[in-house]
Amino acid sequence: MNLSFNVEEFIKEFENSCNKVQKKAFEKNEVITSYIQKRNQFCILITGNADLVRYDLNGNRTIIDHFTDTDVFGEVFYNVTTNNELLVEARSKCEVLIYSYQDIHYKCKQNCKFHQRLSEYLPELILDKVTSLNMRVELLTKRSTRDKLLGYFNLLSTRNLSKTFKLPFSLTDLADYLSVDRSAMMRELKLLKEENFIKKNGKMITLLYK
Amino acid sequence: MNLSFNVEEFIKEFENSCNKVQKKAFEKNEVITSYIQKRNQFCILITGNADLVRYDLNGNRTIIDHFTDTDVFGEVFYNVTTNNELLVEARSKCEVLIYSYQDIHYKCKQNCKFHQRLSEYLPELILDKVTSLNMRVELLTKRSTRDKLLGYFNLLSTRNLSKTFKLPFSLTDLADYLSVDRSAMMRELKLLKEENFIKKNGKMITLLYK
DNA sequence: GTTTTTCTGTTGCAAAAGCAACAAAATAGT
DNA sequence: ACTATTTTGTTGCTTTTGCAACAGAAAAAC
Repeated sequence: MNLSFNVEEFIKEFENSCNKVQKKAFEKNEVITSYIQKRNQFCILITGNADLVRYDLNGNRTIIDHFTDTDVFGEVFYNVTTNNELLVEARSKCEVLIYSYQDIHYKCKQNCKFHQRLSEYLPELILDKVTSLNMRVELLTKRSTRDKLLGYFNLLSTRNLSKTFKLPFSLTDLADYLSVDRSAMMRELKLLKEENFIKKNGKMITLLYK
Repeated sequence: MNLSFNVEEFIKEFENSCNKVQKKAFEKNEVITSYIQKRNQFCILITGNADLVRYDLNGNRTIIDHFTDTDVFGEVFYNVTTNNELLVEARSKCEVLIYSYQDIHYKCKQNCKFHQRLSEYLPELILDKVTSLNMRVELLTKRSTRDKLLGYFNLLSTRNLSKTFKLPFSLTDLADYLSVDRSAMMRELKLLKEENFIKKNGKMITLLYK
């Protein structure tokens, strides 16, 4: 995340906002929202982390997207043409701001500051989403499991400004995120270690090349 | 595309706009822009179609994104962390509006209508992009070539409101877009025909199920 | 209208990825 | 502290995908 405004300040202003905006808390593993019933909902994750997951008919789970602080999500971003369930599931305790997308455009009667800021910052929040989606597509279009792994590791390394970094989710989830079979991914990780591309200790990874 | 405003009208207004905005024409196969040198460029495709392509070190080409009328693109949407070349290539003759992303936010001195409209419509244009990117991720996360093909066909079928539709690009390009090997894709298409999932005549496809 | 280039369709073979199953380790729950 | 559950690490086997190569069809260039 690389935003021009102070997100904490922005979210604090919610406290004095109009009633169009709702703040809800979710426990780990609770479903925050479903994308099947289109309700034009627009959400900002304040704390915690959550995944957008799809379960297909074969029981495969795919992590379509992974959300952390200040990420935006909701059906507005999604023209659901799939028959599969699309759920946003809390990975940890979460706090979420929820409103209807239409409400953002019209000035609320109270003319609250939060609402005002929201429409001001919205383009940037969405643009940030586009950037992360583009990176996701970059990763997913890599042809092999190895390239996906290395691509993802590079990303984390760049983000952390370090050759050593911690995976933000479990290896099981990582496989779902990269959309590959877990055991095949584990095999590839082993090879990467053996061929001295990486060093791995639990979720800590160190890149050994370049 | 499903926008609330008239795009043709919007683009026409460009004619009287300030000099911050440039209109450029490109021939087929010309490079419209490269994402390696970050110039904070923001573009709208007026006519023609173009692809965002990546060439990796093994010579594989991947169509990261496919643009048609009124699509927006540019480095603003892309935090380039990759070492591979990312190019936008014209598939046909193209006309493109180009400007710097910063310039959008500040009102121009002439206070031209085009500029005004642009900042008004920008969130919607970007939101539209998010939707299409999300669909792309949906497709790419499908586990098999078969599922990717059927997923893509469903999308086209839904868009055309018909079980019969024409593929918007060549089979070679389709393989690059779905990020699979062309011959493997052809094999899968043959199987889908043999198993009566689809009927295929050149680029015309008919879905035979459900 | 002929030539050149690109695209389609196909195949045998090699390589990679998926599946299933299990034990050991780690984590969470009580 | 003990138990239950989830995650990790591994492997043999099967299936899918990718690669290479080629011929015919279609499209583009001249």
